[in-house]
Amino acid sequence: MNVTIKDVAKRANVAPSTVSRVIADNPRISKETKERVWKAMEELGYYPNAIARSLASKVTNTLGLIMPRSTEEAFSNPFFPEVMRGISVVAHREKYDLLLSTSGNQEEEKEAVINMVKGKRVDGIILLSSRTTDELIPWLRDEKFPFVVIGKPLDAKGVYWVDNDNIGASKLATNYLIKHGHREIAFISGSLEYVVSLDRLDGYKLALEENGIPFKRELVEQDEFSEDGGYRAMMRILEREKPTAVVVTDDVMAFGVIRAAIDKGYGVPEDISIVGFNNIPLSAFANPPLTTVDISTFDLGIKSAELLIARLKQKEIESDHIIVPVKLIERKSCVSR
Amino acid sequence: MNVTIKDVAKRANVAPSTVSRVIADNPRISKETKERVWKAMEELGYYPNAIARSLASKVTNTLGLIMPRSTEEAFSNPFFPEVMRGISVVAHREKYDLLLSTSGNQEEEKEAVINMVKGKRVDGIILLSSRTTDELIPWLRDEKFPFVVIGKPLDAKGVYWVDNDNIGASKLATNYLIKHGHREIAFISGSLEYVVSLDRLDGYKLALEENGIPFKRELVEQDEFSEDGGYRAMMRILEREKPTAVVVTDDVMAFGVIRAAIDKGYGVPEDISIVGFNNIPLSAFANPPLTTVDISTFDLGIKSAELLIARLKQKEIESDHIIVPVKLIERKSCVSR
DNA sequence: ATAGTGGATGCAATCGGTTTCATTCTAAAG
DNA sequence: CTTTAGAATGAAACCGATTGCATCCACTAT
Repeated sequence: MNVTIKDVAKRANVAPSTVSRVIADNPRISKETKERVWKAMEELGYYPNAIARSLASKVTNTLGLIMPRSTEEAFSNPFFPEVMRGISVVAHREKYDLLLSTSGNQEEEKEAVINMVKGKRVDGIILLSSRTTDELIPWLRDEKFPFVVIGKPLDAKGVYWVDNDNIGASKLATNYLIKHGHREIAFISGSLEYVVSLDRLDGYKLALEENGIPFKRELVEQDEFSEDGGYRAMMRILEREKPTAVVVTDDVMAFGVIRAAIDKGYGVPEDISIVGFNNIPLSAFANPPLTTVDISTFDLGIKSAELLIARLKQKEIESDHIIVPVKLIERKSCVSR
Repeated sequence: MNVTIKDVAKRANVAPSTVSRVIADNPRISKETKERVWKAMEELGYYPNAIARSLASKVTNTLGLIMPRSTEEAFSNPFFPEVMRGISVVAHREKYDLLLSTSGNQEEEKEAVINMVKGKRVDGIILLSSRTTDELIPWLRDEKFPFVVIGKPLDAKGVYWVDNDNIGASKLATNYLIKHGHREIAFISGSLEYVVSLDRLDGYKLALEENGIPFKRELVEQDEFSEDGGYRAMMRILEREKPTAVVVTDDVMAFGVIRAAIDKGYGVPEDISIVGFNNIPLSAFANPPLTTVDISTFDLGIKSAELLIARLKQKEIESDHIIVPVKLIERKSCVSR
């Protein structure tokens, strides 16, 4: 069997409780005793059992990460690794580990969260994106479990979240195209079940409106967050309309959009200008290099982890949400007309 | 307080041990009792405490993932998300969660592993890459803790691993260049502290030898696994040699190599041909599109998780290692001369 | 001399389960 | 009618820690 706290206690001639206090560096234990215990721990090669610790203390030093859709899909969009990178930096700094639940669909996702929360496996949770029909958010809120959402929830009351100003960002992208003389501007987004898609659609509409351009439902399409999804959405639009520019709310989708345009015989950017979102590494190398809205994905991760940990440590929190700034990166996928 | 197994027991008029057996669907419990207990669980909204469970049963249903270098760095090379994607598919299928430790350097990495193992937080571990000077591998082996390494360890005795045939892969890449008439072929790899770098260097040497081309130490450089690393390594080579082709053991580094070549006034592929490794998504879109060795990163993840879980479930295992095939993807970064 | 005080440590309950072994009960076997 | 086997369940120990409360001791204050 393994070395336990009792073995150490015996060897150091103290009670287990004393050993426990030495581990916690409790000031009520005398210097001499501490040293004796440390020595015993050393000699026995003792290492505390984290599980037992968590059970007794109700603290796990672990953050749960919930990915949208299947874990598999999530990892294939560079957005998620990048936001995880941000999270991992803060987690490391604050000495937290990360627990990834692996789920395949929305139902399993709920199951996974319940398992983490009720199973007491994590101290807090970060939801990597927010849906419109998310049952998780109200559930977690009602459970009073600490969590942070990346993406502003539809009903943000009582929930902590980190996001860009998506309406503004989408307006920015659309205005950029308008300023370059485009008026037939299509809009392609991921599923409207994600709040981010809705917000960006609103921003797009707002920009049109402010510039006196009528909104045309036929210029709007949605599909899944993938290259293929972008391809299909663009194909559908091109079958009925001839936009001169497209706002695509995800760079990966934008690659599909470009491919569709080319397959239909249009040149990018000569015939159709395209602006994407996220500024994934690939975008700079795409052909043509993609003009895109950089949403500071890494910072989204950093800030969400910081916000969650601040909550866990009961620190003073200025605001229940954090807005991460965006920036338009001009490359070669747009032309004036 | 939360609903525990005792509350359920009381409500169903049975002993806690009976409830425990019902949860495990033990056949020794009668149908009627089971139903009574299920009803009680339902009514009380009972959910088992995973931590307590793990403590008693010594099973966590969790796999530990150890990334090389800092977690932050790892996430910025698409290789790791992709291998994690593979792992997550299997983990999900087999109902395991994933615990990511966040470490910043080799020492913390060791600390993280000890924490996972001695802390009994995971059932098994996947090391996402193997170093030459890895203390972890012998340590885990001596602890008799179940683990799998991605990348053949230097001393593979008694350890389970999954890898490509890196020597063969590197020979493949080098031979490809030789067949296209190149003789001044440089070799750029990541740090030689990784076994994969050594193996690929060997493959490169072997290909030269078999074709009667003398090996020149001046044509070999190593640097860190990043775009900048590739850039610096290539710069160093170009300051003293003029290769007509380069084998680069990582696509991300290859982008840096291309940049360096161009900065020095060489055209790619006209003046210098380049073949990379990994076939990351970016490679197809690079300028020029990168000819590269596809190492089936996703499968590396799949196979390693499968191997580990087979070990955990004490299944018959045919071999202590799995070789995942590679394939050369021809694109536009190489020309004949 | 006695009570009061504070520091150092131990005792034992607790966290929420699992599992071994014992017990009870019923029904078949002798 | 007793013995026995087997099915169903319970009692209690255990997993490896943490923590509230009690205890002991040495000193100081009265």
